[in-house]
Amino acid sequence: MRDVAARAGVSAMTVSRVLKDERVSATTRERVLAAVRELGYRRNEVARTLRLGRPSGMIGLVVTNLGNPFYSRLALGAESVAEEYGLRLVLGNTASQVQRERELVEDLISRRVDGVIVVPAGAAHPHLSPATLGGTPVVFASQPPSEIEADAVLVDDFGGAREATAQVLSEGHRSVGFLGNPPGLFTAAERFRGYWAAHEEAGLTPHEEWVRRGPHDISTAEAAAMELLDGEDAPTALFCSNNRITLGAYRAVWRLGASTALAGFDDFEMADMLQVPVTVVSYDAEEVGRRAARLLLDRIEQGPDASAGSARRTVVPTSVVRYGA
Amino acid sequence: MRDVAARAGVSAMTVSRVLKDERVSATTRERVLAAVRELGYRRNEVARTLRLGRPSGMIGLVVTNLGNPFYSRLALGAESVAEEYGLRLVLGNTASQVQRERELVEDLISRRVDGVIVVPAGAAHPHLSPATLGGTPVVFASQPPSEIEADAVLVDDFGGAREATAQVLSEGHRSVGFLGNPPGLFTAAERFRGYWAAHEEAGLTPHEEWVRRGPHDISTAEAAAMELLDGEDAPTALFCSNNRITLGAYRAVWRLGASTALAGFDDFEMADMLQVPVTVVSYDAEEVGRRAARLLLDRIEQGPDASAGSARRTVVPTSVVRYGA
DNA sequence: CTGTTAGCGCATTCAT
DNA sequence: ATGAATGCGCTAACAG
Repeated sequence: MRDVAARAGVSAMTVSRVLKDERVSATTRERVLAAVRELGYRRNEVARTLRLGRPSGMIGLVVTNLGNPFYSRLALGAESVAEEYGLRLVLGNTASQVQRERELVEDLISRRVDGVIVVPAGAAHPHLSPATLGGTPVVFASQPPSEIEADAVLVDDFGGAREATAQVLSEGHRSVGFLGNPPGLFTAAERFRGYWAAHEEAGLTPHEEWVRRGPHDISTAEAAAMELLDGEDAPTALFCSNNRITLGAYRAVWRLGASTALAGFDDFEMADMLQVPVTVVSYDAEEVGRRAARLLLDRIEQGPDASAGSARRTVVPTSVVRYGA
Repeated sequence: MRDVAARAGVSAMTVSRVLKDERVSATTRERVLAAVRELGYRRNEVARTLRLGRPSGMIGLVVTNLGNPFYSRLALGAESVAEEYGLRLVLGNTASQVQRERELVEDLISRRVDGVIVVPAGAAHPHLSPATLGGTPVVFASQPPSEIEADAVLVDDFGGAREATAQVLSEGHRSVGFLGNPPGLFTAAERFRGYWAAHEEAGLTPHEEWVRRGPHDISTAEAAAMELLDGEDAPTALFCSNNRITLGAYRAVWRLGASTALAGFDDFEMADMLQVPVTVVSYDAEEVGRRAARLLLDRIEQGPDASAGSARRTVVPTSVVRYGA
């Protein structure tokens, strides 16, 4: 900036003013801008941030697995909102390791991000308490905060699972199995609860032997489905707790040439072109990101007295789509 | 830091040293760390960056569409390498708008990122020339730089397309259509070139009427495929320039109940469970991100005299996989 | 081993 | 309308 000032024959202060669009005489402004151009000068945002004592104009996004389309769409949604406000997104991938999450958040705070959106990796997150964060607002996405007060954007896991299961039951199926993640995760537990509730509402009780709560990816789901569908007393339909599981289940159905109906959380491409009827719980992953970003921006604008309104929670709706014969 | 120093009864300098793990007497260190803990103090990385005169320890990643799994995987790969080096990733989505790309890069430079990885949105990018970037290294991913010298990580678009097409031809198909993006993009042009080369090497020439270079998403590809496959003289196979196109083509095949063989760039889930033989060009999108990050880190470590070695270019290999009957 | 001085690049405040 | 002094939080360089 000194160089620019020297070249334009003014003080650094004037350059600063020009760059901030403050009142400066037209001729001076021209000279300064010319010097800026000639020198290829760009204001140092780091110094500016320090001087202004403001946060850095970046928001942190910490997810468990960017490779999962759900989270990359969430990121896209958050980015689009951040972009509207001229904020940059700093990305962190935890690979579901709480330790990584702790370090990442720590680092983001040190970098003075304006706020953080987190898809928590574990059930406990003392490192995300307002105290530890020292005033930096945080919004939870997908999984709710436990033991601490913070805003959150969730998906209607329970309602979606219940509705999809009810749909399958309404088509006459009386033996609907469950394939899904271990219940440690909030979403997994909620989806199982929805599956169960739909049964209860229909006056039924799922058979425990049709429930598999171990699978967590395509291949383990496929194996579990093979086991479930191979026996004598196989269920005629399966509810799957997410799209990885549904895909695994379909692999088994396909290999066995079975006609098992499938229902599952998360929509996926080609769901309408399979050999068996498929019912999916669809929702807008980008919307989760957008809402999280909006909640966060709202807190940011409230300023340091952010604890003003107590924790808000919003639930992104789901819709059930029935594909196939 | 002053507060911590006061509380520990030392100078700020000593606190700084403790936090940097420099030689400090054990007892003093303990007192300082205690004060840090009690006050919940965290070093201000913004001030630190400014003082050290170093870049910010962040690398920028600018992509055209984060919603596309290819780019989110690329991001994941880049993040994993950055993470090893303790660098953060700042994300920008251009939605393929050159204007956005320009602004984003500008902003990232102002924030003093260590370097930038860009998937360019357009054919021209004067805003990415070393001059404009003022010493910040840049690496191109997916599309090569035009008119400027810079490192790049590409995919073997030509080779993959040629090999997949050759595979289809070797199975006896003599009328292989082409469905794909407009040739404005480097990748699209290269893939078409591969399709063409495979024909030439087999002593054949593709019929122009079987070539559709307009489609750019699933539905336009589906429409084009419907048109192509509906006529009398329909091709018996189609080469599709990416997975969106392949999916659209399969939709048409499925609706028509046709038995057209498909080949396409990009692997996709369920490709092995379709009703027609499918040949895909598979490659590791994460690897593109990893290599881009490594090239970038290499330049960063070289320091300001980064123009030392001239532009390097690396090509991620592809492999052809044949699914189905 | 620890403290003092000075300055990274910028903008607020007060002068002119 | 412009400039000079001052300090944001931190650390290199130099004392002691």
